[in-house]
Amino acid sequence: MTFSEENYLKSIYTLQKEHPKGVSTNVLSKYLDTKPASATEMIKKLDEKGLVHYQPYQGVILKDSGAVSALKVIRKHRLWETFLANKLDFSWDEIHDVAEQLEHIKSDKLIRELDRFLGYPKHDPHGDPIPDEAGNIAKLEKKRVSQLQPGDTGTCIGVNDTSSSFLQFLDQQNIRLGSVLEIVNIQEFDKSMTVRIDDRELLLSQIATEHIYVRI
Amino acid sequence: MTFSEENYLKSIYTLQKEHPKGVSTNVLSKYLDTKPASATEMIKKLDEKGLVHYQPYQGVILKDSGAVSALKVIRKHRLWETFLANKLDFSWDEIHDVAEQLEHIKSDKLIRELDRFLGYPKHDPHGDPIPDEAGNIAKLEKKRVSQLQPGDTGTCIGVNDTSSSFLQFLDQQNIRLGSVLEIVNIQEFDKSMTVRIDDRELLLSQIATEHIYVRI
DNA sequence: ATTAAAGTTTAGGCAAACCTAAAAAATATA
DNA sequence: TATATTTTTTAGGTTTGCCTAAACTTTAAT
Repeated sequence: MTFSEENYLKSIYTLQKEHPKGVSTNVLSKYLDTKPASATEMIKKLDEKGLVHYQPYQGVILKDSGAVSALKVIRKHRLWETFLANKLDFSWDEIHDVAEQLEHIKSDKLIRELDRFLGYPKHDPHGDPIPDEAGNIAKLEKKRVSQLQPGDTGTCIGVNDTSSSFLQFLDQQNIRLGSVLEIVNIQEFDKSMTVRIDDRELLLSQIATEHIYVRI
Repeated sequence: MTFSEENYLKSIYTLQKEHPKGVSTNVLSKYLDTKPASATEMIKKLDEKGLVHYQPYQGVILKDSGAVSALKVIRKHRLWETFLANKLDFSWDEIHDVAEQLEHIKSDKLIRELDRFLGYPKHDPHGDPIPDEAGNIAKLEKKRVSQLQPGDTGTCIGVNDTSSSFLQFLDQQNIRLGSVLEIVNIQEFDKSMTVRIDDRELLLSQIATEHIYVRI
């Protein structure tokens, strides 16, 4: 399987969530930053290989074999992201591009060993679940802090805004991956929230609560 | 720079040791498992880019810029080999093929961080020196045990035979990377050697002494 | 010195993955 | 419903890196 084939399968997997009845060549090519004609070509090839189901003008969906292949690439991507963030001091916003390259390395042993080395992580640094070797993937229980109610708790698993000013703010407030947040109360008028974290209480603006993801 | 260009530069760098006045397309293509015509093509391209010096029918040599590029790839290759062997329980004979893929990942930060993570190693698991960021590389003081004289000592840095039976033998004798060997004496008639290692003495056949590399 | 052998380059092709422009189909609008 | 707009596909072209076969140099052997 070529790099390109892997990228298309992974993209179709992702886009299928939003387009369950078929991913159009338009959507797909926009996502991959290529042209619709290129997407048509590749889709036909993947169809001939039995990895996707393609009806002209109706978009593509993955067959089971295609989904398994896509999940293998996603597994590699997320394990490498975890490696970069946990072992190599990469920040959340730097890991994606490098993982995008590393995910195409071909070696079953490498990915098994990497998994072990990282302690069999269940989630990547963005909080997305890591599929197992067979391609089983947990449903993601991911919410924005803004979606929680007073009394709810969640474990911080990622952010939506990777500007250095925001990441710096989180650093100052000692909010990091794995931090457990409890919602104390919500101000009605501006939707700001008081949260308890490490036995301290602090106020987060609505903007902030919308940019922090927690696993519940 | 494409994967292929990187592979050609790296190969020319290696083959130049044996062919200082020019690496022929024949030698190069044999080394890379391609055809001479393909090598000619690539060499012409690298020459146009100013990375090598090429005279038709006279072979190629690297220009300084080409050597720097080659050494950057070699640095990445050797750091990844070190990672695989030291952190991921890969054996000496398994690391090459995977490193061959990993060496092409493009990220300066990645390789800087990897270097730090590994503790700034000076040599890879085969005992070959790791170039620094600028492309400086230490001269290799690598010898086979068979080249040593009684009284000489050396630090084990690699092997030449990666058959599992040989690696198993080394394991049994507790000879591993970093083991310090001292030559006690040499049997004239069969060139076998008595060596001291960890205050034990043991006999190595000529075959064995030719397959173990030490740094002196 | 001539010829034979070996090595190298040129010429013409192929597959992958991209592109543009034109044709065809599907969808939206009058 | 007929037409206009948008989307998708087809057709033909480009680049990279590989190939084979034929032509050309160089080197070796008589």
